[in-house]
Order: sequence, then C-alpha cells, then structure tokens
Amino acid sequence: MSAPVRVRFAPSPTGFLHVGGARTALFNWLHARHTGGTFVLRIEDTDRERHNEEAVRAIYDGLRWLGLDWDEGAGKGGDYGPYYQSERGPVYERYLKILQDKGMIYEDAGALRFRSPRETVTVHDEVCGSIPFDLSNPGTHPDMTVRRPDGSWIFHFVNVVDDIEMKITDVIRGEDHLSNTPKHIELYKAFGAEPPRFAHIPLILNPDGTKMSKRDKGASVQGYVEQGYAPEAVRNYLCLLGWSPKDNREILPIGEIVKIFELKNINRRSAGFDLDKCFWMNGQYLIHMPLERFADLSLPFIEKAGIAYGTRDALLPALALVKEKVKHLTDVPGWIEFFFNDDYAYDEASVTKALRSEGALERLHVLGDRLTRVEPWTAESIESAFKDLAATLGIKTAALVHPARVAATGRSVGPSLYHLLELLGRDRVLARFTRTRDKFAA
RNA sequence: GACCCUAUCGUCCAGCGGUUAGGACACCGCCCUUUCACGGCGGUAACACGGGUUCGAAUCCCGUUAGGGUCGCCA
Repeated sequence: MSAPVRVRFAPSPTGFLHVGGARTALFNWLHARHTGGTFVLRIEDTDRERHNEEAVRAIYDGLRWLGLDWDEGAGKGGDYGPYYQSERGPVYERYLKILQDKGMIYEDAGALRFRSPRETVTVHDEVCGSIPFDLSNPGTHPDMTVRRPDGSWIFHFVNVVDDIEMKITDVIRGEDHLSNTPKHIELYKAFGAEPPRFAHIPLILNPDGTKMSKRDKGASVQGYVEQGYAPEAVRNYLCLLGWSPKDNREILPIGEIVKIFELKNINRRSAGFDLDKCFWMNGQYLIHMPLERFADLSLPFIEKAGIAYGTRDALLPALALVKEKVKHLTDVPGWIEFFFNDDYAYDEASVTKALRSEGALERLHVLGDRLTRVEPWTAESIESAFKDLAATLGIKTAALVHPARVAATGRSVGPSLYHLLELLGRDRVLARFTRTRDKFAA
C-alpha cells in the first residue's frame, strides 16, 4: 500500500548546525529509522554564490557527531541527485516550464510569479491535525514569486520541486513553515503531484521563551562538542524536546527511542531549552557509559591539555577513578593531571586549609612513615592504615585524609583518596609527601 | 494589522470527563561519606483568566489575555 518512507533534512549552509536544525534532523532520522525508510540530506544553497565547503562541513560534522547518519544525499550520493540546490538549475527550469505551459506563471517587474488558484487549502498535519487555510484573498496571500529577475530561485519553489523529484513522502520540519504549507500544496497540485505527509514540529526556544538564534547560548551543536558533552547525551536530550515515551522514562538508549518513536506523539507546544537538564543528563551518560567509551570521548580533551599520559592503557585506570565525578569532558584533564605530573601545582586555598593548620605537616610525616609499612599496597589496606593511625593518635581520620590529599594531588577535591594513592604507587606517594613537607615547612 | 499554532510546577514531559494532578531538571532539608560528586529519603512549587456543556472538568466548546509563527524578489 503506502510507499517506503523517504524523509529529508534540508539545511542551508550557514556555517554551523543550529540545535533546532539538529532536532529537526533528529526527528527525521528517527522517523526514517523507525519505519525502515530512507533519510536524505539535501543542501539548500539557493543563494547566488555556490555553497562553500566549510559551511557544508559544519553540517556534516554536526550530524555525524550526533550519530545521525544519512542514507542518501550530499556527501553520500544516490539516485535522485544532485543534492545541492545550486546544481539543480536544469531541474527547476523543467518544472517551471510545466507551470508556464499551464499558464500558471506570469511576469511581474522581471520576476516570475505563480498564480494562486485562490482556493481554501487544508493542511493535514501529522502533529497539528487538519488546518484549513483560506487563500482566496490576494491582499493577504499574494501570488508567490518563484524566480527573481536575476534568474535565481525562490525557496518555496525549489523546495517543493526537490521534494517531488526526490520522492519525499514525509516532510518533517519546524513549525515556522506551517503557514507556508498551503502555498506548497498549491504547487504540488499545480504539478499534478501528490503532496507528502507533513509533520510540523514545535520550535525550540531560549529559556526566556524567545526564539533561539545563532548568537544564543547553546545554539550551536559545535558548542556542545567543544564544551565536552557526550553526543549520546545531547541527542537523548533533544529527543525529549517535544517528544516523550509517555511513561516518564527519560534516559533511553537511542535504539529504544527508534523503536517507540511516533510522529503522532510529538506535542504541539514550543519547548524552552533547559541547559541545566542537558548538563545533568550529560553527567548521567558519562557515569554510566563503558570505560572504553569514556576514554574515547576524553582523549581529545586530554591531548589538547597536553598531558603526557603515555599510553592509553596507562590512562584507563586514572579515568576509571574520575569517570563518575565528571560532568563535562572538558573537566577530565583537571581531574587526572596530577596522576601524570609529579610537579603538580598546589591550590592555595587547599594548602591553607589542609596543610597550614596546626600539626598538619607533622601528621603528614607520621602518616608517611606508617604508609611505608602498608602491605599489600591496595586501597583497602591503605584505608586501614589511615584509620588505625587516626585511632592511635586519637584524631579523626579526616585530619589525615585532607593533608594527604593535598600533598598527593595539590587539591582538596578529587577522586577517592585511597584508590588514588593505590594507583599512584607507594614510592610516588611518599615522594610527594616529602616534597610537600619540604615546600611548606618554612 | 490579518491569518495560523500554543497555553499543567521556574523549565521539560505525563494526564486525554471522576487522580491526594504524576515523573525529571533546578531549588531546599536530611541520610550516606575522606573531599567533590553519585546515590537514598523528604519538601517547596502548576492546571493563564472568564463564560458555557456535564451529575462531574486540567481534560470538551466559546471568548479574553499572553507567547510563538507566517504573511519577502530570506531560507
């Protein structure tokens, strides 16, 4: 009965991928994957100048980062190309001819306009329902221009032509196009083509309810890459903007979302982007992901920070210790730096609090002495040593823990102390204690 | 201005004629704890307003208000 689903994401190459666009792409992708259909990428560069590679790359990179692979289209090929509008001039000429032959085109000040049939057109939308639009009044609904005097094409025209030519069955796009849709349907009818199913999804707004544009915080997908978000977290968060599984689940594997995603379950209300929640979700993903994945994602940030970690194998134990602490991948270097640098810096506030207090250095000395006898050198026996010594000295364990942490890492916050000491190894720990006492004895 | 869409905690989402209006983020307590987190427990907090319809409305209808969108020789 119904033809296989073909959806498309048709961004114009502005130099970056907007989260709103990414969300539109995501919903198209979900619908394609859910139905076993085809996801097409078309670049809408109708501007006079040809598309520039860098701007197109930003779109590719953003989509790939989010794991939204396309089956056909720009950078991929397929049977309905070319997939750059700037290369489709002949197709548009052909379609224009069809309308001209039917007498539906007229010239106006050098531009070409499509003569509206002036009827009521009902948009049947998968998420908005059926909406009749009365286009009878030329005053409020002027005939649309399809081509400028300089020969360049107008979006509405080429968009429809391409969707027909590329056999798009489902047009899933932002709600900002809802009011344009009746005009598009007029075009479909004029071409004698069956209009696709439409699904207009609510827009993403800023936290203050205003429209999210380029400049706004969190607007660019690239920003999430740079700030250390896991793509699966951002993708999951985006899924929840306007769609939900209806059962209060929020963190869902993408495979599960693909399985249960339905256009009909998209709501009609614009959603404000909640960076806090996205941030929280990122932390959740980081905590629960496999160590290897965490390492893959962390590596670029570690390298950028210039940490001499040696081999990946040497890195893993340190990452394992900090994985559940990290909220942003950008924080990873700061959390593990001391493992790979014996000449770590001391945080002044931490030093003041933990090392300059009465008897702190003396306790550190006693502790170091005690640690020489810990056998085996494991977190467990190290912990016992701390507790035994504290009991012997009649002090709280914390009175040993804090100086030890600052001595060994230079900071007062970090991963589990006993595990961190174990990983560092006895020799390095004792050397650090000594170094610390020498440095702050005076 | 005209037309279209929308309206539940601060935010996101659930609810689709009868619920103590539910979950999540954020926030506030308490617990866990060597720090910071994680986690656990509890709390504050919402049906925009006014009319209908109905035995009964967050749920249906109308209006008002508010927000958003579209009315381009932008995409």
